[in-house]
Amino acid sequence: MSDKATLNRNRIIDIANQLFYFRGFNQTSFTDIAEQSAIPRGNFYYYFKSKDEILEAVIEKRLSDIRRQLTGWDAQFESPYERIICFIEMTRDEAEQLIKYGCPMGSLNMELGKTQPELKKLAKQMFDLYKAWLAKQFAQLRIAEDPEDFATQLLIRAQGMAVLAHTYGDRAIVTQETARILHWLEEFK
Amino acid sequence: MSDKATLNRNRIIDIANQLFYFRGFNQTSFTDIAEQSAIPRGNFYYYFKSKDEILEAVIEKRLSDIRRQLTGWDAQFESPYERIICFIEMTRDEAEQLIKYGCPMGSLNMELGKTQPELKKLAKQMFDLYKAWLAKQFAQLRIAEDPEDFATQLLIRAQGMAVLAHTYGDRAIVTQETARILHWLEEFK
DNA sequence: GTCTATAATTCGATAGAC
DNA sequence: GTCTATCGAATTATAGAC
Repeated sequence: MSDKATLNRNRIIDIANQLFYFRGFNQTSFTDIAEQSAIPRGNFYYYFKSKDEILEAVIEKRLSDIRRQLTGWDAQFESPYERIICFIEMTRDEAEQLIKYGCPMGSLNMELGKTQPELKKLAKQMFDLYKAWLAKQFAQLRIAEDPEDFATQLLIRAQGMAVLAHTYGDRAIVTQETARILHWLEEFK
Repeated sequence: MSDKATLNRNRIIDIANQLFYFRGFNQTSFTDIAEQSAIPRGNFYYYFKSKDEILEAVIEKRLSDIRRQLTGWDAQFESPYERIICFIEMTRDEAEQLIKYGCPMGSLNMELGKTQPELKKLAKQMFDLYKAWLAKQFAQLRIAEDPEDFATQLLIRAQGMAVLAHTYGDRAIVTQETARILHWLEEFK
């Protein structure tokens, strides 16, 4: 594939990545992606076999972004406690988008889980990455209980926060719940 | 409207209520509702002006169901603590469906919030009912802090539980998180 | 009130010129 | 590789017979 072609392919993935988050997968049409990317609808089938294949590429991109993010946090901080804080601060930094569109992982899994189980399996992998990484950090903390369970607890609170913040369009829900989570984590400092 | 007509109208609402939960609003077609209700597609426009109006009727039905449920719990139990337990036990009783389709309130609000803000306003009312009722119960408990904040905390945990249980298709997430919530509430017994 | 037929539009996907 | 034109299926919604 030529440089230009690779560029176009990545452009489609980037625009689709945004629109699948903002509008949802099923509510995003080829026309939507074509308009924002300035690439004609018909050309999509030179780069991808189907709409599902675009989503697969989008999820792969998200997975690689998450891996890079987690590796970055590992490099930036030595203590598992500080690393977990990174995760909480991420949700606080993304508050504006969480309120507008919910969590990109959570909303995609909910949408796909209803009618597209095969695609949901791929979307679930995003959760797997965060969960495994969080469990690893909790394992390194001196706590007797199951580290995987702590990871699940943290994900539950982050996802619940996203749903309520989006439903009520209320930033206070994000600030209050992140503060509560940070307070809960302090006992492991 | 005749008895037969009212019966048909309610039948459409009931089937649509189920399908909007199982498949999502936008992924449910008139054909889907027609097949399951044995009412021809064209007749829908005798009872409703549009698909949006069917959703409005579905949400109104859900709101009235919730009101009846909350009134029932109020009548059944005198202590606010026991009433709050009813809410937790409801989510545990609905575990099977939570795993398959997520929370009916949460998933609908997430879907509509992306592209149909006007309809989301209606769906949000379901949260309002539970939140106000929970806040009222917490207010009657002897706790110094803000009762509305406690209601939000409980909704956050229930919604997060639903998202993760659905994503992982795991019943243990429901049993473990409901147990944790019950343990958290015990200090208010 | 009930039903069939169909309009009008949009969707994902394809064909073929250049 | 790039683009236009268009297909067939599905969608919501309407018209009109009975």
